[in-house]
Amino acid sequence: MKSAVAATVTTALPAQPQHGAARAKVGEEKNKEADGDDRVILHFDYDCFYASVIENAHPALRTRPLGVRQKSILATCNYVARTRGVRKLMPVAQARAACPDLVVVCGEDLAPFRDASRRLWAFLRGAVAGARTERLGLDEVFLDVTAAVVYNRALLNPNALRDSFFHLSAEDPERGFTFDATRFAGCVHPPPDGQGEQHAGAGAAVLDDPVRVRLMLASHLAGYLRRRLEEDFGYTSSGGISTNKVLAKLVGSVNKPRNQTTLLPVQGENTIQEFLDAHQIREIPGIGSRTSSIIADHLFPPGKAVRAGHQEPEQQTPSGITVRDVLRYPDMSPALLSRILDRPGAERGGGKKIWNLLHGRDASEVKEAGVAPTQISVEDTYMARPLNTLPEALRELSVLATSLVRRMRADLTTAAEELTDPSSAGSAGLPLGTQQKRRWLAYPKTLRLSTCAHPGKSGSVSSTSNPSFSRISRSQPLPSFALDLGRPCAEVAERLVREALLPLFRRLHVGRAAGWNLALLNVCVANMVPVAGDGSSGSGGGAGGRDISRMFRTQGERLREWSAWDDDATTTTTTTTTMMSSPSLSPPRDRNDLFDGKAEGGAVANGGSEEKNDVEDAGSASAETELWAVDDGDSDSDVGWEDEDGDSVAQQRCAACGHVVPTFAMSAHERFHAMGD
DNA sequence: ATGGGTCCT
DNA sequence: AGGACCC
Repeated sequence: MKSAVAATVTTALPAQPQHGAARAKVGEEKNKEADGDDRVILHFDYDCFYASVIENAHPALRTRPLGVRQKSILATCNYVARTRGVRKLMPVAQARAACPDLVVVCGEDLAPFRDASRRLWAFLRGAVAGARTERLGLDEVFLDVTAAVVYNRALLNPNALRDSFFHLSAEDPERGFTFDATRFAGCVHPPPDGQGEQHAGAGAAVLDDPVRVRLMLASHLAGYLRRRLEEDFGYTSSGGISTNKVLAKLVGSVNKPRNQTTLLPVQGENTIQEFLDAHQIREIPGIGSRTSSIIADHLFPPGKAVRAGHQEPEQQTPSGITVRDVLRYPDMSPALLSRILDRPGAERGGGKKIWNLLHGRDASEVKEAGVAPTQISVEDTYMARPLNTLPEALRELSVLATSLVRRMRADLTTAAEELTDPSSAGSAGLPLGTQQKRRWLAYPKTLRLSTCAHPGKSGSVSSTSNPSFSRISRSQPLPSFALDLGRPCAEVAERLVREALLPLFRRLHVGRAAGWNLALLNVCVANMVPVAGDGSSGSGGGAGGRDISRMFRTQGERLREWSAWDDDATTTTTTTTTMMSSPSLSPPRDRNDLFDGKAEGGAVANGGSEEKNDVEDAGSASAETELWAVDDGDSDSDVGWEDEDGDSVAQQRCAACGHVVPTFAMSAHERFHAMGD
């Protein structure tokens, strides 16, 4: 494998058909239901994330087949293992049979993964001014980079496209990267014809289509961010670039490990629908197993003849009907879908929502996540030996409660500031033994206990597609002592068990005193209330984004005057209108409030440091400084961890074990020592 | 399968 | 309190 990110093939922009400009006019009068190609959305999926976290902590494992185990299955495995026949979600025994020298690491403690995910997310949040960044699970992110892309489009110089500069910040013109605006970075879908390269004129022609230009810019931004994730943090990723979340995510899977794909509308053809048509409906994000099987059963009632057997002799997945199958069904419509899916408790606009998804329309916003999670839960399963007696249950509740209290302190508190005496010597020399003072960022109002009975035991029904047997839960207000930071976790946890979890447990299992056959316990805190604090870290959120979007606009107006790129523009000097006179350059309607909203609090322009929610992590500060640091090329030191490009990487020796570890991985490595390996 | 999360009813 | 969705 060559260096995929660095050497990612760039694709020449195909020549633009005549009607590009006309198409832009259509966008002008979009109503809310229209295509909605006025946003630019990136989706990144870190490649085999859990395995990458382990590899970064133990670089020697990079070249070995590695699997990450949770209970009896592999949650994931690295690509070395995949070439040896190991697959995700494979039982450990089967994986070892396929690959006898497989290295299996336990991944049941999610702390290292959560931590790595948060550091990558923090980087992405600070990397593009004005962007919103949403995490999906631990290993995926969406970014809405519309503001930055629109800004950069305005600055393109049509006479020097090959030497373009992408600005990541409007206020710091130095922050950014160079790129070749006559090409897309990475792959495009559909792949361009092998026809003439059209070097001359291709750049000029393409500028007529605002959607295409935005996607081209976004492809370079995505390539840059993925390169930073890889070079600075050690994580490769797959990227998708499109105009909404569902398309960005879907197209990101087209070129899977360590690459990216831009979904490119082709004038005069419905390539986006063709792209969707080939997918199984279950593969469309937002269409889950329940919805899929209801639709499948309705269109092709079980017991009838085999499903429409187009060209393929076999289905890729069992029960797989495609988007095309659904849309080609006689009289298919949003209303028909609504009827099919209508059942007690069904979502309100369900049919229309699915219809839109099947057409690649997705108006859902990229949500800027808050500083604090909205829920924290800890659970364990007891499939092999279900819980049946009170002492067993209490012991497990105690384990879970301890870990919950620890998680609450880790994720819901922040270092307390010394407001009274900033120049005090106390903060300078921290006594090593003492605990840092912390305060709550948000506190939960609700405590919930959930259980789930073992399915195999007492005659529970086992449907083939029963995804998870259902849980039952009870909740109550979280007792205030749970927020006492002055007591050890274990002590708080014990009291929580006695005074809250045990009563909840009794409420859950009222008839029986024992013999519940519990296969799962889950303890959860929810209903977080942000602590009204100083302005700098208000959990109300979003302040930074507003400020920065405003800066993009005003800076854009100023810089545009020097830009050779002036379109059909009538230059305006007012600061209250949108940035460009061209409709295609106007900010999307639903973002206008960002431009008009008043700035709040003491938001920091670079969006970075006030949001640190890492707890004891010295690594987050160092990660911050690493971001823009130049690699000093100190490569003559020993063994030499190298990335796959053969470039040397800054490294340190672990004080505990003597292992040489890349600098970016050191904090994760140390956490492994803390865990006791 | 796991050990998490989100939002909607 | 539970369901459906996501990883």
